[in-house]
Amino acid sequence: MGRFITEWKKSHGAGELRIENAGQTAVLMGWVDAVRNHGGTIFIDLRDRFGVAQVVFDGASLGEADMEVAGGLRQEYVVAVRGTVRKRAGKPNPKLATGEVEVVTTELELFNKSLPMPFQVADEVDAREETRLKYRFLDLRRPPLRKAMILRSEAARLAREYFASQGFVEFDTPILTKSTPEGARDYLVPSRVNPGTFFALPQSPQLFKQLLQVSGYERYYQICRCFRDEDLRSDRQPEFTQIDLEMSFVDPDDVMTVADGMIASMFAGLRNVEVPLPIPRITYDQAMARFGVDNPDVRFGMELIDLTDLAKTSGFQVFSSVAGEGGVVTGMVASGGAAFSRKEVDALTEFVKTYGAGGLAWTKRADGKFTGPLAKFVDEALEKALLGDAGMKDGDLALFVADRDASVARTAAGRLRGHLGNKLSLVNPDKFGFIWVTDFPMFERDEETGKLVAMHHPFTSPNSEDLDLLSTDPLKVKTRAYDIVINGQEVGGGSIRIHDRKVQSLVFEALGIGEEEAGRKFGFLLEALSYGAPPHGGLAFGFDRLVSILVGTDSIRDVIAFPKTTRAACLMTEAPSQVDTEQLAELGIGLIEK
RNA sequence: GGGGUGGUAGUUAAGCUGGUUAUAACGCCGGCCUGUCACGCCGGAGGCCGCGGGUUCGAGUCCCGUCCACCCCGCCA
Repeated sequence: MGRFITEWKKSHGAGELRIENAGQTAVLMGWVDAVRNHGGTIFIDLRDRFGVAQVVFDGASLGEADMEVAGGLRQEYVVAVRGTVRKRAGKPNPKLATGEVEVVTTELELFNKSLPMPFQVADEVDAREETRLKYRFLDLRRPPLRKAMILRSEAARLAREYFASQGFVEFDTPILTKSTPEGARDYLVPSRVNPGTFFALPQSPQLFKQLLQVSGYERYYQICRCFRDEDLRSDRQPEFTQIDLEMSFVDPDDVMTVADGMIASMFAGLRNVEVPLPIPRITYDQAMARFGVDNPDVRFGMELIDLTDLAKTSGFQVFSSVAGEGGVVTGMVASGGAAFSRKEVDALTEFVKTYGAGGLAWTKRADGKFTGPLAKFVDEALEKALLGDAGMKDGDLALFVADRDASVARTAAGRLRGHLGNKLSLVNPDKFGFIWVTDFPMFERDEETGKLVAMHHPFTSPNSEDLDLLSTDPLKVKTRAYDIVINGQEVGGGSIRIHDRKVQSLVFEALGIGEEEAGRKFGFLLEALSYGAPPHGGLAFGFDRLVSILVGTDSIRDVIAFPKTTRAACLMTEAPSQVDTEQLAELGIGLIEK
């Protein structure tokens, strides 16, 4: 006993044994995946990182004492076995990659026992996510998570190889940095040495990567952690990983081309999918008109139909009033949607209402006739639009949203399009839809304050032909910004930055940020721009989202080893937690009751 | 901040309109079994029905509050 590890090293991955290994002596180490005890003969499935293999214990090969130990094995005990690989004495198991062979044991060691498991280590989860997160270290034993983690590691490796091949320099930028009140809420870290002051964890290395361009490195990249203290979703974590890059002397096409190459390398290497390059590009305005959203799922059609002009003369009051007041009427023809029950259509109405739409106007086409609430308002022009341009046929359903606020109408219709794409199974799950969305507006109006705010960030370069609009009609200003969208998910975004101190001042002016305030918040960047800043721009990929698309899962929690809940807590470590009053006192921090 | 869904043995679920002792499967414990592979068979243990109030003769079930998880809106430059 005790010769395992010191003398007999692990010789094979359990999941890697094949018929070619028959006759070899093997030392396997791993976890007991299943026990099948037949009294005289005991089988276990031994699992390690590579998969499972059947191990046999019987009195003919194994001593009496070891047989006793074998009989006591339970799920998730950690064992080492030494024995001979052989063609199975019984029937092969076609369900297993190792199904033709088994290991007949001559030595056995029990390294460790396990308490009964909170849930089974199996492909299919039947445990609630709450339980899985509490025992994340056990959940990570499950093959789907193991595969996701290994794929994630491979994706990072491919990214590093790609950027190295393109002449990029990898940097580490600070985790303890300066709070920037623009944008998302910061996670704050108190400074003990400087009482009353705080670091912030970075929302992104944005300013640092721009400074590295001023420093002359020309091509920077980093795979880095970013932090945002905002409310969470299935595709948002308080800390997340970004593939961040920045380049000098480039225009948008240069950055998108480099990004295209990285995406192509990952999809080829990890999914064996050839991405046709270049990835198509559409402008923000086109995306909003055709899809209603700036992150369109281009795996299916069903593009939006704008009825605003027709609606002006419509007998339908809602349409004509909205169209007359500068609003938008838009919608789509859902092929086969006439089969929806009244209840289903009502649910669609509720769906668009969550996006602020007042309701849903709809009509079905059956037996050459229109039915439904909108039917009696289908005049000649609308009929032509539906049957002609939109190609509506018997069995189809046309749905429209009208709103005085164009973005509400478009967003509601766009989200409905995505919802119906899934409901009507228009999306082939094995297909990927790649698209760039470019020329985003520089500003949008904040609903609450009525002030202009930067849509991307205030360092985004306006299109050169729009510079004059900065002072005259800022909402019309478009930027040299671009987002990459895969399967309707924004997986990356970036822009060419402002490298001209004067242009930067114009932007701050439009945002209502005075020189004094700008200096206080971004002084070091503005100063840097004054010392020979090259034209530059870059991009950041949401690495977790990208990996979740490559893995084929809906939740980024499935590709993060130790994720947090939607209340930004870790159920395993029970972070965040209270701290001692001494610790707070040392930092000069007192708590107030809320 | 707002809306929705869920929380019942270790785990996943069932428990209809309130009514005897709260079911089942897997897991766990004991026994049998030399070819199974989610082994099988026999027997057994295991429950503050998330938590706190209320209504009622009686609450897992109805009402109010609260906590936790998930999904969505707002938010996330």
